[in-house]
Amino acid sequence: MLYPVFMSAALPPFPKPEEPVDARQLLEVALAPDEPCLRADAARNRARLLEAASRLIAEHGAAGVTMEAVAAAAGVGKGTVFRRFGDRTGLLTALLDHSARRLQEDFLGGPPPLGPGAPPADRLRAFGVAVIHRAAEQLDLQLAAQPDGTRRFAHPSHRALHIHVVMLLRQVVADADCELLGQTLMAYLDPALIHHLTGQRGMPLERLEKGWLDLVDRVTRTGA
Amino acid sequence: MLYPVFMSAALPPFPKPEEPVDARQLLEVALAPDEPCLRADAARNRARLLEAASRLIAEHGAAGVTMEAVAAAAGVGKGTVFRRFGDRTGLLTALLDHSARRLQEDFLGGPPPLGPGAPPADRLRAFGVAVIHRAAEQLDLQLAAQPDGTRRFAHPSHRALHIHVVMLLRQVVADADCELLGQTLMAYLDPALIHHLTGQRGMPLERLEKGWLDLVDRVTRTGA
DNA sequence: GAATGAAACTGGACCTCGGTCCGTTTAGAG
DNA sequence: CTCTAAACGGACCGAGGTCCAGTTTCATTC
Repeated sequence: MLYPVFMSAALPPFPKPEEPVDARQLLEVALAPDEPCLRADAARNRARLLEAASRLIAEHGAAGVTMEAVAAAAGVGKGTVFRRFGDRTGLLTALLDHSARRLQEDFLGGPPPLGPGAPPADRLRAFGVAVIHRAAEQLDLQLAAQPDGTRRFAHPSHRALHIHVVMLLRQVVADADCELLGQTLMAYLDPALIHHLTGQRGMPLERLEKGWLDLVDRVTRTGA
Repeated sequence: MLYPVFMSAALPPFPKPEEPVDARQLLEVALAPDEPCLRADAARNRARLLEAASRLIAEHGAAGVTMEAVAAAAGVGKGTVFRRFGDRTGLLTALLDHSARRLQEDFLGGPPPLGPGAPPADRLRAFGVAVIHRAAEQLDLQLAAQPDGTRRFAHPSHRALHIHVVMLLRQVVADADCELLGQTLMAYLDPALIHHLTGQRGMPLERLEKGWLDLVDRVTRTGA
């Protein structure tokens, strides 16, 4: 199995650099609803599982969250966990859902400079700072929740952020290949990179933030 | 076990933005020797294993290379594979070794614009194009060989390329935080990203290359 | 309000694969 | 020849993921 149906939509074909993004694309990519009309027992078990997983993380860190342990702690069979969340990253992602939603609401409809109203370049700057902070708060969980290999980029939550960045970029550097620039900016915000820099090497967060602001400046600077 | 000794050196502390890189750092990070004085039987088995793995990849793709299959195909115990290569990514990395070495030789001592002699910005451009092409040739293998999570960035072969990029960047934008810019540029060249863009979405390689040249321009453009 | 049938859910046995362990074997130096 | 460090191999383990026979929900029908 790959994913529950509501997560498995095929990726849209890649638009040419000059094609505008369909506004609906943003909607499409919005995070799937938390509990898409589950049967009563299923919803109950889902809640139990999330709570159990939460507890396990608090006790043993993200690494201690094995699927069997979660199932056992929730008093449920292993198969149930997989049916509900697809795979381990699905479960972990669900735990991040609240935080992801809040971030998304903030930049879609919150107050400036993150939300609409501020100049796009400022929104971009604020966006990066927000993402970096969020990453710093939940590093291990975000790290563990990240699918490996290629799937990282196909993941809905990645795509939501990516599309937002691209939208902002288009308003600042309309002539550039914003899809690619967007991937570049997103890569800077990769939790794995952040963890590597702050955890493994001892880089302070402020330097990462400064680096983001500088990167945005460079990327959005229009031709000499 | 983590790694055979010669691979396990701890990462150096992160230099402040303004500190110059010790030239020796480049040497330190040079790829470890292929066969560091192995016993005769060990060397023989190592060769057998690599050959077997190669064959398995040719037949079933990188995904078909299980450690047991390789061991069996080489007529060797499973423990031997792990003792020799540490883990799966170690084995896969060893398969990429030739190609990695050639790339490294090319940009360390080959002819311009990749090698020394050309202006640093040109070398940077050539570097990216070379990496993209190499990635395109061996996508599945590079993808499978990539360690997941944070270890991706700590891996010697990543660090070698990163350090090279940083060195070039310092010659073009001395005042910037080249460590971070270097990570950003490297992220653009991430095999997983390349595979996502060319494989999953249908992006042609030329667009990726154009994107790289543009990115280098933007990043190295000195203040307005 | 009870019967009913299909769709959804459940649980745990089972599989695969990466990785570890440790008792045994062997290369090769002295 | 001997002795030791190195290499060997395969049993073993844990964890993610699959499968499917049995169970539960609930909308529909009577």
